[in-house]
Amino acid sequence: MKSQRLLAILDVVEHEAVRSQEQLRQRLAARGFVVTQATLSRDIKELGLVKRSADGAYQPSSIEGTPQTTALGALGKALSEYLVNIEPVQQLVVLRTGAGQAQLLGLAIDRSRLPEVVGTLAGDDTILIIARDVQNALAVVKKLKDLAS
Amino acid sequence: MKSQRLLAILDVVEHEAVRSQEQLRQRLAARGFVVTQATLSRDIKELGLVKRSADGAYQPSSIEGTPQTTALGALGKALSEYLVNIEPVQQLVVLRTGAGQAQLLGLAIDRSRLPEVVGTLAGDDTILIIARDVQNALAVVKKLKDLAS
DNA sequence: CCACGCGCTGCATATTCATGTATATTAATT
DNA sequence: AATTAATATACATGAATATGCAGCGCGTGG
Repeated sequence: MKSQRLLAILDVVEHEAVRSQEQLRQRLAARGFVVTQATLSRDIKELGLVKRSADGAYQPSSIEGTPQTTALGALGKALSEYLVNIEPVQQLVVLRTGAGQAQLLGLAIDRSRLPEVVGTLAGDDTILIIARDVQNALAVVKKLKDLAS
Repeated sequence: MKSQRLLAILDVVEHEAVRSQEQLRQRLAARGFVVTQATLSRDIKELGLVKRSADGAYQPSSIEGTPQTTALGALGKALSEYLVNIEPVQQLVVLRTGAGQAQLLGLAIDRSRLPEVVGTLAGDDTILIIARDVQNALAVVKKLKDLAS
């Protein structure tokens, strides 16, 4: 299952320095995901991983400065693809996605660095956004709805 | 005939992991419903089944569908089996389970679609329920405690 | 009693999607 | 610059799923 593999890739990359797709392929194989380099190339593109300049290891692009516009574009795409429902609750925002997609959408939200957002938590099909206050929560809902369309 | 078949599909899907329409076709044939994949494609659309990303198996969409009573029954069972502790915090409710059981209980909670619940997030042994407000959070705690016993 | 409309279905085929293979392209190394 | 390593991509394949079309059975209004 592809989405599982994508999550595994994020997990691997987060926990150890992976410097080539071949290396990543081996790590994934150890976890039971057997695929070729070509597939990883596509996965990496889809996840938006980049090579850290310091040591050449892959990592999510949010950590280095990504141009805001790029991140927002990706967020819009992710939203229109995954978002099922969005609702503010006090200073929180609850988003629903299709099964197994919450992690990916959560990542896209993190990357876009919305100023109103303090942090996010993603489960399987639910994301919780913590905003600074009620006003900001409402603002986030509006902003995300706009981006989704 | 059709409605019988639809019910059979729900029953099959609920009791075993079905990962393709072909597989489903075989299960149904064993129960006396002989139809083609094309028909199942239409049935699945009508029932609103989706593929769970965890294992690629079909399941009723957690967002809608599934008879309330069934889901509530399953929830009661899951609660009595897994729930260790439950506590409201403002408009949130924090539940503790045994290790690795939070996902299962979280799923059961989602499926039962309690009106007070906006969403849930499950980790390994902790579930966070987001309610609409403090009152609702208290109501959820009471309801779940009742169901558990 | 009949012609018509409509829902349901199968058949055949189109579409979608993930992936591997082979190769082109780009980057690094010497 | 030449060589090699790393990555991206064109093309093809296979699996799963969706769908256009035609036939069938059934109920209804004529």
